[in-house]
Amino acid sequence: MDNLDRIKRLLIYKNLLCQMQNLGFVKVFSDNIADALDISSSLVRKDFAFFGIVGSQKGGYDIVTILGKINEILGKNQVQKVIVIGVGRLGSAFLRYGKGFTDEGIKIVAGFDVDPSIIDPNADPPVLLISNLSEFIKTNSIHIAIVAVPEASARHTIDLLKSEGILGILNFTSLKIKSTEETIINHVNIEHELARLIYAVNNRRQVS
Amino acid sequence: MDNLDRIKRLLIYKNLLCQMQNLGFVKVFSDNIADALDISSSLVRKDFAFFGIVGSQKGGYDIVTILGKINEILGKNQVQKVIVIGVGRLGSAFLRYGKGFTDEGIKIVAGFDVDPSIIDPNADPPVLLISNLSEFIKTNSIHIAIVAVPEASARHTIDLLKSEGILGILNFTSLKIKSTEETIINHVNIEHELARLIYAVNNRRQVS
DNA sequence: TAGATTGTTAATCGATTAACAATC
DNA sequence: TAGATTGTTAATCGATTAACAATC
Repeated sequence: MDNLDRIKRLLIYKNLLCQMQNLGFVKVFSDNIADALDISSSLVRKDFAFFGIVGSQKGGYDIVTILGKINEILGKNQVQKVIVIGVGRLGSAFLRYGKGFTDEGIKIVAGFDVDPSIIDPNADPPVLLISNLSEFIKTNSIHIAIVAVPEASARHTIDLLKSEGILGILNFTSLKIKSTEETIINHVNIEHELARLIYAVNNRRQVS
Repeated sequence: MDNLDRIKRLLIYKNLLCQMQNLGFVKVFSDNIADALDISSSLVRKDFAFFGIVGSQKGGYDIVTILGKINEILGKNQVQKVIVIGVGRLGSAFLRYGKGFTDEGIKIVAGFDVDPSIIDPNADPPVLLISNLSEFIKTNSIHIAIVAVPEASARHTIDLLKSEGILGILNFTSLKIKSTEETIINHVNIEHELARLIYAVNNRRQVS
């Protein structure tokens, strides 16, 4: 089940093809994509074949068709509702991102926090007390949550989300918890990303 | 040069070992780490060997020694200075993160923006006008930058950083630009991460 | 037809794991 | 010594690429 790499590329294909579409292109060859993305054309064709995207030996692939298929695969035909737990600096950044996400079929529908002073049920999206979480999840059929709480609350928050039946968590704390049968947990660790970058810079070999 | 995967794991080892240290542990076997991290003990030993971390057949590995070596490898013995370009919601979140980073040897030293109304040279870290970027980089020997500007300014910003001699960029915009000989560019795309998670949730096969 | 591109099979490459001799 | 763990070599596994027959 490791088509997760394929999904990663699918999103990159999508970005590229949208740009081509904006430039007025209609068709594309696997070779063009390969060049632009620094991978082999075999891989592009294999990815497409895997997801049931077919082309023709004459005109390559039709961009509109590919994009439609990709959206279908990503479940973009129905809006995906996402909640944010922890409305600190990072969390509120995600909340306001809203606009940028919607055209991707992702919608941030609410934020939750323990601090009553930042609660604002009339905001868009609303910021609610964590005590309302359970009811909100049930009423709105929420499956996906972003966790941006302080380190100390991370474990408790994730346990809570699991017990509420959340299926997917994007975790921005540095607490590393494994996915379970019921809940997929993906991690984004900005500190690690920075550390890797710094290492790469420091160890780049000198080229004349 | 694909020890970048190794670095990723090195950071994970570090987290784990710090926690063990807090619990009072002194030594650790490759097998323990393997269990906790769901990888093979061979890989742990290979990673350690690669970075020159040696153990003994009697007592396994000494935690303090490993942690010291890891910090040395990551260049944590000298503080790494990082600047943030774009002090919007996301950028300001990084700026204030400061505290959490420093104990990792990473320090956010300044933010830059085009909007004069948010400039605050007396803040900590200071928020400066982008026109001061060039001088600041030279004066403070900055090599690493985080880019959190709006989509539309992304290309211009990255070009600017390159021309100023920045060696490593952590890019949070969705603009995909390849690393060059001079500048390493890593990408973090939150939208892609969410889309992947949603796909994984939607396509998880049913287990009884 | 000749040329070019897809879809797919076989080959390669790299990363991870298994296995085991060396050794404490 | 017997038992257990490291360091390392050989085997496996999976992902990417090369190659090519089919076909438009």
